[in-house]
Amino acid sequence: MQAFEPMPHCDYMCAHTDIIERVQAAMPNEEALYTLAELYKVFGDSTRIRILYVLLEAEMCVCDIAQLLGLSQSAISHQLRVLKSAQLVKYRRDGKTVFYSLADAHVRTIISNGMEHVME
Amino acid sequence: MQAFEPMPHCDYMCAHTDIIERVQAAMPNEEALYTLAELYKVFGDSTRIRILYVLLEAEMCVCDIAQLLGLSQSAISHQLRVLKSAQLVKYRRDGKTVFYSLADAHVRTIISNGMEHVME
DNA sequence: AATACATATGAACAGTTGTTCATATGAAAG
DNA sequence: CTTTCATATGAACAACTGTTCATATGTATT
Repeated sequence: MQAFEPMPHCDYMCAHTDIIERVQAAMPNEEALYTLAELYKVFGDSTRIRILYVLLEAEMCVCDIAQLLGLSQSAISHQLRVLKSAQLVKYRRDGKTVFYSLADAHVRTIISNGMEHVME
Repeated sequence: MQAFEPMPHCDYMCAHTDIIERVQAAMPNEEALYTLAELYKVFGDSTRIRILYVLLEAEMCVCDIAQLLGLSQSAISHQLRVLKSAQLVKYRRDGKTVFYSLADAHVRTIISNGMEHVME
C-alpha cells in the first residue's frame, strides 16, 4: 500500500478519494497478489498446460510425456521443474525412471475452471 | 495429434503404448489447450491481477486505477487493452472518462480459485 | 475553432522465458 | 568398475512481454 500522489500526466478531476480508499482497504497484500500472478504464469504456457492435461489422466514418466507431446526430453524436464517448484506436480523414482503426477486436487479445479471459461 | 516416433535421445524401453494412446484420446484438441494457456497468461502478470482485484470491488476509470496502483496512465491503459481483448473486462464511456469493470462472473471464480490454492 | 483533458497507441528498450545443445547425475545391469 | 539409459542441468539464443516516452484520438468546454 502507498500514498497516492497525482501522476505526472493526470490532474484528476475524476479521482474519487472515497472509492479509492475503500478499494485500497479491500485489496489483499502485495505479496499475495504477486504469488497469485506467479501461479497463473505457470499455467500460462501451452507446453505446461499440455503436461498437466496428460497427468490429469495418468501418472507418467518423462520420456513418455516427451513422446506424447512431440517435444525433447530436455524441454519436458525443464518444464517439469517449473511445475514442481510451483508444487503443481510431484514425482516418485522407480529405478532409472521418474514418474510424475499431479500434486493435488487444486490443479484439476483450476484447469477445469479455466477450460469452462474458454469453452463458453 | 501426431504419430509418436522415438525421440533422438530416447530408446524407450519404458514407453507404454497403451497408456499413451489412452491419454492421447482423452486430450482436448491443441487449439483448446493453446487458448487455455493464453487465458492464464493474461492472469499471469501482477499488474493485471491487481487491476482485476481493483475491479472486483468497483467499476473504475483508468486514472483512478493508475493512481491506486502507482503506475502510469499509459501502463494501465496498455494492460486494460490486454484484459479487454481477453474479454475479462468491459468498459463504458461517460464523457471523457472511460469506466472499466469485470466482464463476467467467471473472472471472480478463476481468481478466487487461484487465491485459494495460494493461501493454503 | 481552440483549448483542456482522459484515454489510446506506436516505437523502443530492458528484462524475462522456452527451447536446443551439450553434458552431468544417478541407478541398474553386465 | 564400466556401460547403458532415464533424467537433470547449465549455457546460449531467439522470441516475447511490460514499461516508458512521445504523440494521437476523442469528447467536452469556452
